[in-house]
This record gives sequence, structure tokens and C-alpha cells, in this order.
Amino acid sequence: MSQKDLEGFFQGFLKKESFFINKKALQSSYMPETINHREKEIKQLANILAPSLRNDKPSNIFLYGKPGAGKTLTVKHIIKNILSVAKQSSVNLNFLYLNCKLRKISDTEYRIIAQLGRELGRTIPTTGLPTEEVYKMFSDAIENKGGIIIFVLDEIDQLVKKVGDEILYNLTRMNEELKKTQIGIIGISNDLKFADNLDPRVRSSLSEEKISFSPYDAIQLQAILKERCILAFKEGILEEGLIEKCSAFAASDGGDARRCLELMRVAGEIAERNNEPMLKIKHLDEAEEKIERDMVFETVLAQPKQFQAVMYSILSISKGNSYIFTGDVYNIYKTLCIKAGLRPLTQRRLTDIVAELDMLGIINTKVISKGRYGRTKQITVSLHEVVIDKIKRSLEDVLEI
DNA sequence: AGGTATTCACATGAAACTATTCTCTGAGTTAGG
DNA sequence: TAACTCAGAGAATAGTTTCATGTGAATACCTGT
Repeated sequence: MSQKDLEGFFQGFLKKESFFINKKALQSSYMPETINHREKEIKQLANILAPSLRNDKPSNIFLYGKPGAGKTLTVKHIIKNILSVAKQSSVNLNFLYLNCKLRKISDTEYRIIAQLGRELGRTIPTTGLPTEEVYKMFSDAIENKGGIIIFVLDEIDQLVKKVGDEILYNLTRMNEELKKTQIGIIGISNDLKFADNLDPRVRSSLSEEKISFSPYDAIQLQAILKERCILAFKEGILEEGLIEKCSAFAASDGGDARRCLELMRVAGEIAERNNEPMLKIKHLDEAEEKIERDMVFETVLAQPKQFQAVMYSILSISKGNSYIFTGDVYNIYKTLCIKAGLRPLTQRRLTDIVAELDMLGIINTKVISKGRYGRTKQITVSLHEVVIDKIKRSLEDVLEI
């Protein structure tokens, strides 16, 4: 492209009318003014939290429901409102929101406590101190703050999975030692069965109150989507039936509103880039594929080399036949390591890596028994042939083979 | 034929080990009075 | 003498290895008919 062409391109881009008025309305961080279809939950939550305005410690709350059911949004909405009231009547009420899914922060008990402490305005070194010391600093910080502090632990199941429930026990017990401050906990979890395998003491004190969020049904999704689309898109751009299709699709996939909105946004971006006059249903299909592809690409390339080597091994034998077993993968992997100059890991470690790849949603695994011929993990890769090839090629680059 | 025992090829768990990162401490060093 | 520096001690984590134990069902092996 010559310089003139490029300039022309940008000129054209500027002149071209965008599909979007406000793309933010379709992003998951968007906070609408009012939240629909969650009235019951909002009311419940508000009822439980209200006493905190009179300086009484509210019950600990446990929220659970599938992803994209509006849990986080609802909580944030309520926090916003209750805080503004608290401010007006100068009540000392504080919320601390922590998303436990973000690595780096939540891999260990130490880090979480340190992070919470930092949010309270303490400087706590990332390592070097005994955990007990950090606890001390933390409770000190709390005591200094006074009033009521409520910790919102989003994706709390991830936290427990990684560091165990001891930290929750300590948090719930902390009130006994605090004089000026009371703390409450709001736990948010995607995993419905999560509470079952908690320490009974923690379970009972954490879930003094429970609120469950049922997934949105197709009609609710449709309403939400429509509402956001009006904000996000220009008028008359959406093809007839598009919103219905999108929401029906998301509803059949677990009622995840976040994904539903993302699908719409990406479809819009695709259509816009292709200079299409309208946003059509076929763009939804493209968007779905793109979202998946991007997700896989991103996660795979963000993994350490050993993971990538394992991934490459799996991909290279996944062609055509659908069943791959751990033993096969390990053999391929070993020769691959020699070629790529990596130190081969043990098979034990490989099974863990495979399990982690499964967790990331890049591959699917299932433990099966082949009777006399042993027990193994059946690995399937449910990706498009084209996508597999692309990933393989970029992995070859990264691994230098 | 029907029932039981074996056996395979890993899965799954626990513990221990290694390398690395980070802060803190205190001895040694330096500069100024 | 106070301030500064810097190596080494401690604490903690990530990523593994080692050792030990578990497991589902296709087969091999009996048993009695």
C-alpha cells in the first residue's frame, strides 16, 4: 500500500459511518443504570446489607450461579448505591472488592492477605515476611479503618481451589479479635457445588445467607440484549431476528449474558470491518468462531514452553482420528523435546499439564478404561482443522522447530 | 454359561526437592565533623 | 559517628520429581452344568 493509498484508507475510515454509537455498552465492564430481571436478588441482597448502614455487621453472604448470570454486576450495583447513602449520612462503611481469578494476586494465602492489606492502604512486601506477620499487619489495617468493612470475594471457588479454605476460616474468625471494626464477607462463586466441600465451620459462617442466581432465560436475555444494542448500535443496522437468534443461542448455552453481549459486539466489529451495510445473522456465526479462535490462541501462546510442547504434541496427532491417549502424547512429546532442546518432563507431570490444558478449555479430556488394556485419558480437540493448523504453525515458531 | 480374579496403563495423591525471588539484618565501609 | 552498602539469612513460591496407591472393565481362568 503506497502512502497515498494508506492516507486515503484512513480518510475513508473517518468518513465511513461506524456501526457503533457506544461500544462500551456491550462490554462486560459496563454498568447499566438499572439492572433488569434481577429484582428479586437485588432486593434480597439489599435487605441483608442494609443493617450495615446502622453500623451493625450484616450477615455473611454467599452468592452462586452460573457465569454471566449477573452476580458481579448486581453486587457492584448495590455497593454503588449503598455507598452513596453511607456517604450522605457519613457512615463508616467500606467495601473491598477482590477478584480471586486474577492470578498473581490470589495464588497463595499470603498474596491475598497482602493484597487486601494494600487495598486498605498498607504497603506490604510481596514476599519475605512470615504469613503470620502479614495477618498482623492486615488486622492492624482493618482496626485502623474502623466501622464496617465488607470483603467481596469474587470467584471465591478459584481461591479455595488454589489455597484452601483456611484463609476463609481466619477471615470469618477475625471479628472476635477486632474491637473498632467489624468485617463481613460476600462470596461469589460460579461453581454450584463449591460449598459442599468446604470445612463445615467455614461453610456455616460464610453462608449465613445464600442467594442463588438462576441463569437468564431466552426472553430475559433478549430483553437485556435489546436494551444494550439500542445503546450500542446505530438504528436500523441490525437485521431482523438477529437479537432473537443471538439470545436464543446464548440461552441454550447456559444463559450466559456476558457471552451473549460479546458475541454481538464481535459480530458488529466483523461486519463493520467488512464494509457490510448491515449486521446479519451470518456475522454471528463468524463471530462465534472468531471468539473461540482468539481465546485458544491467546491462552496457548501465554503458556510456558513445556505446555506449548505438550499442546503441539497433542495437535500433531489429533489429525483426523478423534481419540488420543496419554501414552501416545508422551511418546511424541519426548521426541519433540529432543528436537526443540527442552528437557523432557516425567509422565506424571505431563498428566498434570494435560489436565490444566483441559481446565483452560483448549482440549477436552475424559478418563476411560480400556479394560484389559488399561486406564487412560482420552483427549479430544474440538477445533477447526484450519485453526489447528494455525496454532501449530505459530507453536513451531515459538518452539523453534 | 456364568462368575471371579487378573491385569493393564495409566490416574491420582502426597511429599520432598530445586531454583528463584524478594525482604530484612547487620557487619563492614565511607564521609563528614 | 552517622549514613550507606551489600552479602547472606529467611521466607515463600513455582515447577518438578519420586514414591505410593488407586481404578474400571476387557480378558483369562475357573466352576459346575
